[in-house]
Amino acid sequence: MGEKQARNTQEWSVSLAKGPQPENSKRKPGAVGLGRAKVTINDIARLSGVSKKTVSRVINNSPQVREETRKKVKAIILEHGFTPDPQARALALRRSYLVGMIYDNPSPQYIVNMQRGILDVLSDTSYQLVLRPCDRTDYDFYEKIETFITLQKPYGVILTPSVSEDEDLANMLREMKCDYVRIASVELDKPTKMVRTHDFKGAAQAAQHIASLGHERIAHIHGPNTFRSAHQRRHGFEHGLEICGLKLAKSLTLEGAYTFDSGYECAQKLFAMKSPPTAVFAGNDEMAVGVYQAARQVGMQVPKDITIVGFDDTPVASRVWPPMTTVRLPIRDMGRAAASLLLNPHDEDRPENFKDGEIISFEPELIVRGSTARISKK
Amino acid sequence: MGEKQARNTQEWSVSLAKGPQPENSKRKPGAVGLGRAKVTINDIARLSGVSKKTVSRVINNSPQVREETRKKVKAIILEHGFTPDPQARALALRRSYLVGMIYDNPSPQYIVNMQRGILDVLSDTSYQLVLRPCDRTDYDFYEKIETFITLQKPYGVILTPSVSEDEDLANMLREMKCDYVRIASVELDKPTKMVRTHDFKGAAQAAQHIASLGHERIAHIHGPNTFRSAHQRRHGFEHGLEICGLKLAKSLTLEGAYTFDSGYECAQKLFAMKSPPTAVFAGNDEMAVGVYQAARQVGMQVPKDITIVGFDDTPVASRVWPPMTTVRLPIRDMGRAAASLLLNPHDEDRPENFKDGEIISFEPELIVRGSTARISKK
DNA sequence: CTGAAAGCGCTTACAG
DNA sequence: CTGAAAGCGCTTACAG
Repeated sequence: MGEKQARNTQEWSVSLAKGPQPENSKRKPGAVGLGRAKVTINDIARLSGVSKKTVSRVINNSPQVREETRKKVKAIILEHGFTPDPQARALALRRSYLVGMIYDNPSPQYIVNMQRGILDVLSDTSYQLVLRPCDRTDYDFYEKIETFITLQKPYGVILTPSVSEDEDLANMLREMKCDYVRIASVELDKPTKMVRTHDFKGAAQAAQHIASLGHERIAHIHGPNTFRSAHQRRHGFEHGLEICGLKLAKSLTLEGAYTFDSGYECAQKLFAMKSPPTAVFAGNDEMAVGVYQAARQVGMQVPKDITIVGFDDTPVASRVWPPMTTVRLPIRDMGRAAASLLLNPHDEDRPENFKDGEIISFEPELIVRGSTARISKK
Repeated sequence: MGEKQARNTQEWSVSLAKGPQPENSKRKPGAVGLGRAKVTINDIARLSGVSKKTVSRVINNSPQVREETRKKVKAIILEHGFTPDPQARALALRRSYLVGMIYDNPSPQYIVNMQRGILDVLSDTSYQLVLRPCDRTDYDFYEKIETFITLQKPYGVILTPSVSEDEDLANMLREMKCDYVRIASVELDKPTKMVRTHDFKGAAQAAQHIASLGHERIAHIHGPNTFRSAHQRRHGFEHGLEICGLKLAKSLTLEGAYTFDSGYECAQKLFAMKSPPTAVFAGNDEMAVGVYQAARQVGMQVPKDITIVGFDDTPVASRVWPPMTTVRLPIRDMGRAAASLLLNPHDEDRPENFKDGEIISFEPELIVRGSTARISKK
């Protein structure tokens, strides 16, 4: 049996001067000695007067090292700016320092924000973010991911909706012993393996807001049925309406694809009806912008003739005119949370605000802007 | 001296059945044997009755292998679905299979499109795309990238504007023997190391279009002076105006930051002038959308009161109302070109449409939509 | 054209 | 608490 070692979650960034620097100290390329890269565990071992294995123990924070030894080795490591070679570690550990982001969300804004959040955590570490877009309808969808995992042996992967909701995939990852964190709108895994958003609540807020403005003919364009978030948002919306004594009409509930074009097309159908809705809640901002477009094309003014609410609060929401009322999801924060969960699966390493054994979750917030107004009397 | 070997540009995707598949053949996870991953070069050597080294030669397309031997080994490789372990190769070669995308462009749409283009080429290969956002104003900007390169030893990196224009960085990469491809609006490297866009021409087209509509008080919000593209677009715009007998007024030329907010702020200044411009050419779409916003805030209608032209043709251009006239840059195609240049630096491997010794370049195209109109007589 | 040996920079068992 | 040996899966010299 091997000895017990603390999981290596500590980061070995190259020991560079940190913290604020005088203005004029901006380093020029080449200022750092080229020799630095060559320092290996052997050098450190020799210089510290210990074996490679002991250096390895220090690197990996093994408790099995005398405090004195540890200090000595750490000092040498710092002095020489040694960083273990990720490729060598990967080969020996059969696990690389890559963190995969597996996504199939069609909204570019969602993707970019998520990447930013993950990168916030990975930057200045040895971990690298690698991108893995995918398509659940591909015949070799599982195979491609399986190949990626077996070949690259990523440290872990982060899954965003809707691919995060695929139980077959989660099972496959588990079987392959690949760590993962799923981001989803429903509780579908243990707290150490997921970050949750309460889409249901957010949509309910949207409903209550719309209802409070006096609307009654209210439409909903939801996301694809293959997305749990689409269901959560729809049910939350229905729930919110019910509280206000309203009901979501079947004829005014259309399925979109979370894309601009689908939002546009669904809205065209809605506006062509004999008695069109006076308010539309779209399942995400992309589709909501499509609704704006369709409204303009038929001469309807937002919000005078039509009230529109989106979901996500991606940048586009505040760039359209009038600025869109939407439900904010802190996507970047979610990415950050997912990444730190992946790197620090143990409670003690977790940020303080996350309680033991509870799923890290984010509450959406209704952002009221200019696309919603009291229904105009006709 | 080592023997000569063809550079390994061929890809070793796991040998799965390719091509169209019957509808019902969608593989379930786990359908692929778990044993597959364990096949190593030793197994292949043993099964082929040759040495590891010969298998290695076959993998690396060395010409120093008898045709018969090569066929035999290739057959075994195919049969067992062997793919060389990227981590092991990385360790031996001191070069990983990671392709870094180094970017500081503030436009999310630009980033996502670029990523897509690069991924188009990398998918189904052993190469992985890793993200490296950066900030040229960081005091340790070079250091961070240097650390990334020495630690991860990427196969190569792709640089987008403006970081692509940093000569110190390019020199550093060269010294570090790190392959790179730069995407830029000016010719700043040899043909094998860059992909070029003719922003100058695109901006000139925009100018001629605006001039042809009778505008004379024309403003330009250009990108940051630290971006070569900003200069190219500005000079191209000036050039186009000159051809039409017009001149760009200094007082109507403002510097933005390629962001929505900066476009908005610059436009506010323009519209507050005693005699505001009747047309604005923004250096990119993000800023142009800011101009839309500012126009609306002061009650100006697009295009009746103000003509607006953007640059890039990112999705947002067709999502605003009215749809924006803009200069299209095929960003995804550029990403694709950059990636294949990096993986196939030799002419013979290059796509046919790229001639020998010439820089791969893309011509922008003016997309006329609804944000430009003939000047209204007052 | 082919192979046996040594090495890339780490870690895992095993022993003390 | 510490270390010598073997190994992760490849490739580079070198030799034939």
